[in-house]
Amino acid sequence: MKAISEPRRRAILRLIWDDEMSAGQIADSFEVTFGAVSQHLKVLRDAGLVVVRKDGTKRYYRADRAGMGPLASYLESMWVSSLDTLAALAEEAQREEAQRDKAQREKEAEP
Amino acid sequence: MKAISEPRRRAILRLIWDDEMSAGQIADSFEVTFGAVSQHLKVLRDAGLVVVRKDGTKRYYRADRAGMGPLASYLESMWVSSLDTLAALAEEAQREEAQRDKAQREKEAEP
DNA sequence: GTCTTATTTTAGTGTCGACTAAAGCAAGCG
DNA sequence: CGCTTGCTTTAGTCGACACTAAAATAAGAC
Repeated sequence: MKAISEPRRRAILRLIWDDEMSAGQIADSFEVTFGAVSQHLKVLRDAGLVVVRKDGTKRYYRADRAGMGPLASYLESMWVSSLDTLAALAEEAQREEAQRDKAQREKEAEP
Repeated sequence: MKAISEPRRRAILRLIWDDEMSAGQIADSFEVTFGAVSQHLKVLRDAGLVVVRKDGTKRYYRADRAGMGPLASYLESMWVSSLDTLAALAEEAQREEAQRDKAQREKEAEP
């Protein structure tokens, strides 16, 4: 959870979500030092959110969907049942509010 | 997102998820100062994750499910499609791994 | 009005963590 | 072997932020 609360780490994850990239390529995508990115990769590694493939002196990183499992269930439990229902509840509440606003406007417009 | 990345704020949210509580009651639930809790409540207020009801000198807080809507959709978009599918993918991968382990064990047990 | 209660806000402190720069480590090449 | 490339790790700095304590605000009771 702490691992994904940092914006840069989320950006890195998105970057290597589908295709693997070498640490150097990843670092080049950001305006921070190589070392900084390497540290972020270490955090993601320790959190089990990425997998590494060594090839010569290079290290290729990719997001590990399996590693996201525990995170997903945590988020689900945290936000009660499912985020889908949460979003639905939100929409419903929004509709109700719109209804209230509409009634309010009509009332004001009356006499 | 920053609002919910702080553990104490998540705890507060859970506390007032179903029933409203006064700021004092919430503060009593934790071993930190009243002021500290009040500051957390301000962050949650600014993030639109809680609703307040004033009654005399007291202020009753409750988690605002409608306010969670944007957060929910953000999380969904961030974690590609749905967390459900993500969790399913994770389970699948876990099954595959178990299968591999099983095959490995059987192979070792053979001759 | 003063006093009390309930909460917010401000000032100040300490800790955590993201960053830079530099040193350290591996793996391939001459 | 030394040298380069690719990456990691270490040491140190700086800003963000959770916290405490105290002052300020607000609403009722007297």
